[in-house]
Amino acid sequence: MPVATRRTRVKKAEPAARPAKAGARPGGAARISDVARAAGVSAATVSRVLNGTSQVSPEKAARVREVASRLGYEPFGPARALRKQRTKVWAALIADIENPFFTALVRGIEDEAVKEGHRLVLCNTDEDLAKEAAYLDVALSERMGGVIIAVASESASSLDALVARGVPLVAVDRRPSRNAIDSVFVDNALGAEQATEHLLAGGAKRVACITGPSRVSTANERLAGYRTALLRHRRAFDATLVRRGDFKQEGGHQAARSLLARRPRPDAMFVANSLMTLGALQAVREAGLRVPEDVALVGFDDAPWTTLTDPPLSVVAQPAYEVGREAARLLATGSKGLAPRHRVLAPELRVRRSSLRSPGGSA
Amino acid sequence: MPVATRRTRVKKAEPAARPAKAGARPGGAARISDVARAAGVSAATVSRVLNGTSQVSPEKAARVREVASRLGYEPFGPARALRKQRTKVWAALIADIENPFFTALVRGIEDEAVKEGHRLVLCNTDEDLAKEAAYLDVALSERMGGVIIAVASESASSLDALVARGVPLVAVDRRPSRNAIDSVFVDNALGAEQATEHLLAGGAKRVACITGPSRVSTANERLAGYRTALLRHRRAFDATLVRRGDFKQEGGHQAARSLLARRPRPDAMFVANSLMTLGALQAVREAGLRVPEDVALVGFDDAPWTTLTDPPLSVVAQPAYEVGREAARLLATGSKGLAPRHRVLAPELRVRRSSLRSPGGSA
DNA sequence: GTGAAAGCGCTAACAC
DNA sequence: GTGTTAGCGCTTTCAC
Repeated sequence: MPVATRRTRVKKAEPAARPAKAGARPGGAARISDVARAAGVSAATVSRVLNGTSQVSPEKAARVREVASRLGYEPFGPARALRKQRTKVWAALIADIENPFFTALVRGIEDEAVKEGHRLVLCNTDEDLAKEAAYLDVALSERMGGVIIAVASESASSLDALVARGVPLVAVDRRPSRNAIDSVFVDNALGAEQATEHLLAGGAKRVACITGPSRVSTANERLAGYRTALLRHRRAFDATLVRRGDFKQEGGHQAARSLLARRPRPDAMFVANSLMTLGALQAVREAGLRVPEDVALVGFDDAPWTTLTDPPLSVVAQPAYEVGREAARLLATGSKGLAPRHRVLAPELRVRRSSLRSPGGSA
Repeated sequence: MPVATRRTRVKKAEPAARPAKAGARPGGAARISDVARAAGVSAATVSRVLNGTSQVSPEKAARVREVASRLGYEPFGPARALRKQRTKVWAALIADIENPFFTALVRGIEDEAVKEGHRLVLCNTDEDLAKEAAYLDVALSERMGGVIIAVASESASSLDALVARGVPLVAVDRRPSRNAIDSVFVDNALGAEQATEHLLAGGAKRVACITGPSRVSTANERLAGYRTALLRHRRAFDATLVRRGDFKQEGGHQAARSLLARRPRPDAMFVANSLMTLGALQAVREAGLRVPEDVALVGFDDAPWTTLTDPPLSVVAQPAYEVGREAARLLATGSKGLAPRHRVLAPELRVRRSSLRSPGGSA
């Protein structure tokens, strides 16, 4: 059988794993060769018809299409990817799927991706470096068509592997240490500055700040914006008024509790993310204090519930959807060896009751 | 030279797309053959070492590992998938990534998936049949190792293709028409019944119901539970007290507005999902009415913000995380031709201020 | 315009 | 234990 008839190798010698007969195999999936046989053409022609790669006579094309749909033929992704060395699937690696900012961002990516004929899969890195690395591995080993990532840490160097392998890459929201890739950010320092300014202008004496982990650029930039505002108002920066949370509700809760135990108590808080703002609000309530009378509050990100809390929350709104859309556009157009492109979008302060101590504010 | 010399086909005749020389190629990705060559062994041995498929001598194994990591070798997913006809990646197709119920569910899946050594990618079907079909296509053509799905519609038959191709499949939250697959649901009718009961017991005369689209089983089951409770209290079912939203905030908002325009006005509402509850609360506020005094409210799903709204929301809490975890377990253990397994988890009514008209409630 | 054939990178069957 | 080899399903020269 194999190696039969001397000196010449036999090609399809007993296809072990398959019935060898035409048509439906156990798994049920039709191959391109099945379609070809049934349509009386070659596999190459089927491929050409289905991909529109080159001209095929109308009759054959029609026949191929008919047979393909009758057989329920689906091109087998891995085989195609093996051949082309690239998938049409994009991946978005985001830090926290429970954070409304990221879900809005994802929607922006997705809407644009679909337009471009790509499919988007999401990977939740959970603010965890190991998970992030694992998903980058997936993106790499699957040769994803493109990757959009909000890095879990500035120092993560695993991006280099993707860059080296030529996987198109766009950073969003958070600044990776390697700055040489396309990216879309929001002006975090500006947003934080506006929020803090607003609290100071409202008469707050001791504005506290709850920001995120120091490995995340947005956390640091928001803290920097807070400091800038203090500086402008000639207030000394006081480290005991600053806490770092984990960008999740419980982290905000603990940070706020700890701040409320400080004496003298802060009379205002700038909280650098929406989930933590929820936790902070909860802590203020539990302490038996009122917002904004005892503690004025400004959060970050305009989540769906910010107008419905008690009181409605003042926030720095980020254009999350637009960030995603813009990132997807960068990915779609590809930075063909050009200099990396950077986009910076502006945040917007939305004042609601949580920061208004008295009608008009007072010093 | 492989078997060359005429009458025989030449094997590696000028590898078109590659430098042909050893080592680093432009893309940078090392292949198994590169590792093999550099380690002075065969590709098969490298594969055996890296996959632990069979015994290899310690020295060679060590050398292979060393070389592999030095070359930054990453097995090429598509090639492996082509060979094995299956990926290690799981996919979760969920209806709405902005819905906290689904994000909690996803987290449950993920934690379990990671334990099993799988990676999870998310696909947001957005309650859209076409998107769902597209993602099922991806799952199919990529031969995902497993798929967990909350169907966008009961009638979607695209699942059959996956089943036919032997892609392991588990349905969560929503009942697909094909009932012959493993699944994990919550007892929606029970939850809705409890919620409605509670409102009736609190003295509500006209309990309205805002549920979801009729193509989604959970929407129908929650409506059924509402009816059951009415029946038990010998109240007539009144279709003018029922609205169908889209399971999103704006849908809830519109439905509630429409209900509040009805005369006599409903004095209580059961809202069948958390996002719509937010919208309903907003509508009541905008109408200048108070919750619970004018309109008592019970929602579905216990989102992070339910205790912080004004007033805090009574809800039917679903064990979302557990649903996900259980689904992942079913996927991991695989239903080897056995009868499909079904799990039903219990919801839990959590009473907060939004449904308490007076201390203790009154008829 | 069309088919034959080679080969993408990997693993498994087989020989030694 | 280890290498040789065939082939997964697809696309793409190449020759006609």
